Amino acid sequence: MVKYMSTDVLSKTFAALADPTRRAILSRLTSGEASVSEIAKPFSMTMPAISKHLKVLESAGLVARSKSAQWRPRKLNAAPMKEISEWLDQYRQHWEERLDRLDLYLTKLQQND
Amino acid sequence: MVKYMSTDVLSKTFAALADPTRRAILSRLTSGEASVSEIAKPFSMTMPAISKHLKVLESAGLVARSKSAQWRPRKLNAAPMKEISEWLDQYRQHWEERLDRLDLYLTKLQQND
DNA sequence: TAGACACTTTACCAATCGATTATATAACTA
DNA sequence: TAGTTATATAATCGATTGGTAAAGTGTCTA
Repeated sequence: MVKYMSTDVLSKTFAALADPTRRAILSRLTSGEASVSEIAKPFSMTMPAISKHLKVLESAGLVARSKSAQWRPRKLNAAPMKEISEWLDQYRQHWEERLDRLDLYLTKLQQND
Repeated sequence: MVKYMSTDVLSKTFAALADPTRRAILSRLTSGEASVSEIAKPFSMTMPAISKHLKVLESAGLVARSKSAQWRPRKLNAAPMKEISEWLDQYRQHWEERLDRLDLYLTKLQQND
């Protein structure tokens, strides 16, 4: 049997965000560029493990790599999160305060425009 | 070496959403409850495969199961998506139109309140 | 030019994932 | 009660994931 990882943008982005280490890395990068060693410091994990997580984030387009002497600083690119945010929008009404029937009816009408 | 799947809410939710079949199931459920066979119909996949996907969605709290005769209808529960949406909020400014320096500075000040 | 530093790549391992087939269970129906 | 329908569970399989240790690759520095 042959199987392939889902390669569509949403799947890749969701998968990248499904790991707490990777989310922590992204959080770290909100305060600016950082080298791999700086990124690795707070984790009790070897460098290659961090390198792999970075690779996942990069291939999901969430992190960009640059180059400066022997450093390969990484920087946040939140763009793919926009896709997720927009995908989530179709569910927003389902988790927000229960709409009364009229509101729901009107919303539905509007969507059919 | 021992490994465990991340069990925190965000990780479980992101992981559940990282599969296109599961996202399609959720989409189907926005138009109301459906039996497992109804859910399975559009997919070229066996029932047990769908059953497994449903289990993942249920254990992420995105789908609820009820009971009616020999049917086990499933229903959408978007609540966990709210967590994701709120988590995403901290990155929103990063993907939105580049803010000018003053805006950024003010936003930062506000966050430190 | 020889280290040292900052990574990256490779080979490996066990756990998890996504699918299958085969079997079991539970509820209706003739 | 026997059969059918709807679904779940178990066993299995190959791919993928998340980690490791060890070796390789650039780039600065003494």
